[in-house]
Amino acid sequence: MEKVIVICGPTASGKTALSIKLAKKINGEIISCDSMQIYKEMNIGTAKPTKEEMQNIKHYLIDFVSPEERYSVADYKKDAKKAIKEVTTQKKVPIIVGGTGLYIDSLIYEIEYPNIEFDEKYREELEKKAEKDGLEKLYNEAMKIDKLATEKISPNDKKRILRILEIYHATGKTKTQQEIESRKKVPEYDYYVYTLNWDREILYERINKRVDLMLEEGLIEEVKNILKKHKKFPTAMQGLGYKEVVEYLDEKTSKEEMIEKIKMETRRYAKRQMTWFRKNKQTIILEGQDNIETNIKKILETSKIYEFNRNN
RNA sequence: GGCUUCAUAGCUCAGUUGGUAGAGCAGAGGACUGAAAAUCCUCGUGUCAGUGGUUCGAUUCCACUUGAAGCCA
Repeated sequence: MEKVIVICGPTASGKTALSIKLAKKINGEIISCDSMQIYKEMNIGTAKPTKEEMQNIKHYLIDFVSPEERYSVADYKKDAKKAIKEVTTQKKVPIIVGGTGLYIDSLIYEIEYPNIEFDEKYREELEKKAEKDGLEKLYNEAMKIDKLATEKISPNDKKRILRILEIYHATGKTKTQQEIESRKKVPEYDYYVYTLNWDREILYERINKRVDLMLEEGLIEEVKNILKKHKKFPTAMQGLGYKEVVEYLDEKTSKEEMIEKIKMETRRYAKRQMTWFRKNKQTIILEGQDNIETNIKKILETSKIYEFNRNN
C-alpha cells in the first residue's frame, strides 16, 4: 500500500511551514485539507500559503471554489482521493495538510458518501418549518424516522436534526443505516497521521498575533472586495474573521470589538480542533515548539519514508 | 478637608429581613458522517476589601481602615 502522510493540528500550529519543508525533502506534493482555503479570493483570513511560501511545491485543493458555491465533505473526499492518485502515479508522496477534522476522517477511515445532490429546496422547506412550527416538531419527526441517531443529538442541534431528515428524504435510508454502509470499505492507502501539539498558552499567543497581522495585511479590504463581487455565500462567510468583519462593516460592532472577537473565536476553534484530534489514537504527536528539522526527522523515522536524494 | 454611595467568581453584576452565595460573559471538558472555521452538550467555593465589635452564629448589623466614584468646599 502506498504511504500517505497526514499532518493535522490546530490553527496557527505551523502546519504550512512544516509540510512544505517535508515535501521538498521527500519529493512530496501537498493536498490541503481545509474547508476555507478551498475558496478563491479568501486569502488573508484563511492564512492561505502564498506563492513564495509554497516554494514551487504543488498544492492541491486550495483556491479553486467560488465563495458563492457550496462544498461539502463528500466533495472533498472525492477531490482528495483524485489528488492522491495523481500524486502517487508520479511516484511522489502525498502530504495531506490541514485542520478540518471531518475532512481528514473521511479519508483515513475511508468513509463513503453516496452520490446524491444537495437538495436546496428541501433544506429551505425544513428551515421554514423549523421557523414556523418550532424545532421540536422536526426533532420528533426525526425521532420517528431514526430513533438511534436522534437520541444521540440534542433537541437544539438544528443542523443535525435537519440532516437526519434530509438523508431519509434523499435516500429512503436512515442516517444510522447510511453510516453503517459508509464504513464498509478499507482504506486504500497507508495513512501516517501526525498531529502538531502546542502548549495552550503559547498557541493562543500565536493566534492573537496572527489575527493582528491579518488586519495589517488588509483583511477588511479583502472582505469588502468579496462582498462587492458576490451576493450569496452558502458557507464561505462562515469563515472565522470573515463574519466578524461583515458585522463590523454593518456597524454592529466597533473595530476593537471585532478584533477581540476574531481572536476569541479563533482560540475557541483551536480548542475544538484539539478535542477532535485528541480522540484519534493512531496519531503520532509532534511538538510544535520543537524545530522543524526535529519533526521532519521524526516523521521520516516513523513512516519509514526516505529522503528523495538517497533513493535516486 | 467634609458628606454620600460602592467594594461579592477572571470580568459585569444579582443576592442573603443574620444560618458562609448565583446569573451572564470569559474559561475548561466533551460530542461530531453531505454547512464542520459550522453546529451542539456539560461544568459555578469564591479570604462576599481589611481589622475589630455586637451575636450561639456576620458576607449581611455597627465602628474604624484602605480603595473607587460622585457631590460640597
